[in-house]
Amino acid sequence: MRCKSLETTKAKHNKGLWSPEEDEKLRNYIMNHGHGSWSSLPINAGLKRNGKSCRLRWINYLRPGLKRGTFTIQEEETILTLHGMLGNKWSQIAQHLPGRTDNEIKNYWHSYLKKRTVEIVNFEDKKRTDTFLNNSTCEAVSSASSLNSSENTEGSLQDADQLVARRSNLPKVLFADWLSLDQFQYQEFSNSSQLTYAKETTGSNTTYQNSFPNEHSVQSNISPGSLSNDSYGNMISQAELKCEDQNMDTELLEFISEDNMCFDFGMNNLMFI
DNA sequence: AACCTAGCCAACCGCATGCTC
DNA sequence: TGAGCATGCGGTTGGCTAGGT
Repeated sequence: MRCKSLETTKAKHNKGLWSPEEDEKLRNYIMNHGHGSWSSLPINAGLKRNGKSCRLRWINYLRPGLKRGTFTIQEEETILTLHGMLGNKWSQIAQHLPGRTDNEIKNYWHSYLKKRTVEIVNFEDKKRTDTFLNNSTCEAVSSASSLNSSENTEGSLQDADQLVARRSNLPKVLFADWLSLDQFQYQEFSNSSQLTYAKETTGSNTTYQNSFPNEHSVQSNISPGSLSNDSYGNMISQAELKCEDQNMDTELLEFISEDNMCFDFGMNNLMFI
């Protein structure tokens, strides 16, 4: 019975690559009538495909506004950042890349970016090992007092661990267009899973509460001239790491003002997401 | 020229979820 | 409440192509 059913399905529906004629039929139908119910679309459009196949073809290939071709550096960075935050949530990642499909991003990840990430991890491991070895050498020749100092942690394995840990738990920062705090403090994104901000000013201090549904909630207390608070500090850390990643001098990182919390990398800028 | 291999990418498949009755 | 169906998502497959031997 099951075999018969499968055979019938096979006989009914084409499989494999879409022909230009099929594309044309699907495009024309959806442009004129909308897709409506995907399951009934193939019959109405005169296609020997199943609804799933039509949907996939439309979403991944025929839909207007799709961006074809190679990914830009900024798109790559966005994918890497979001993948670090979201994991294999390709559809969610795709929401941040207009014109790109989840399938395209997924393929790009598996064919290219995954390798790049491995390289970065290897780089971190090497750095960690080097740091450890350097530190061991220093320890051998230095006095015990330096070991007893809790503040003297520069170059230590603990620092290397913290660096790796910090990188894997980075705040949700994306590199995008210039935005001042005033621009995004009340910004709400279309996707409910994204960030919203609330601002509270008490005297000379301004508190920004940014909430990440189901995940982090970071509060930043920003007072004029202060660089040391929570996510604000983390933003700078992230920016420094970003410069490292791109072999850029961290001095390129330019703090503009407390009122316009923007960073200039020479090629990218920062915003919270 | 023939074969092999690796990479890319479109498409398929199975599962999860949401909706309707 | 649960069955049935439609849709969406992520993992996987398989065909095509370019480059190497």
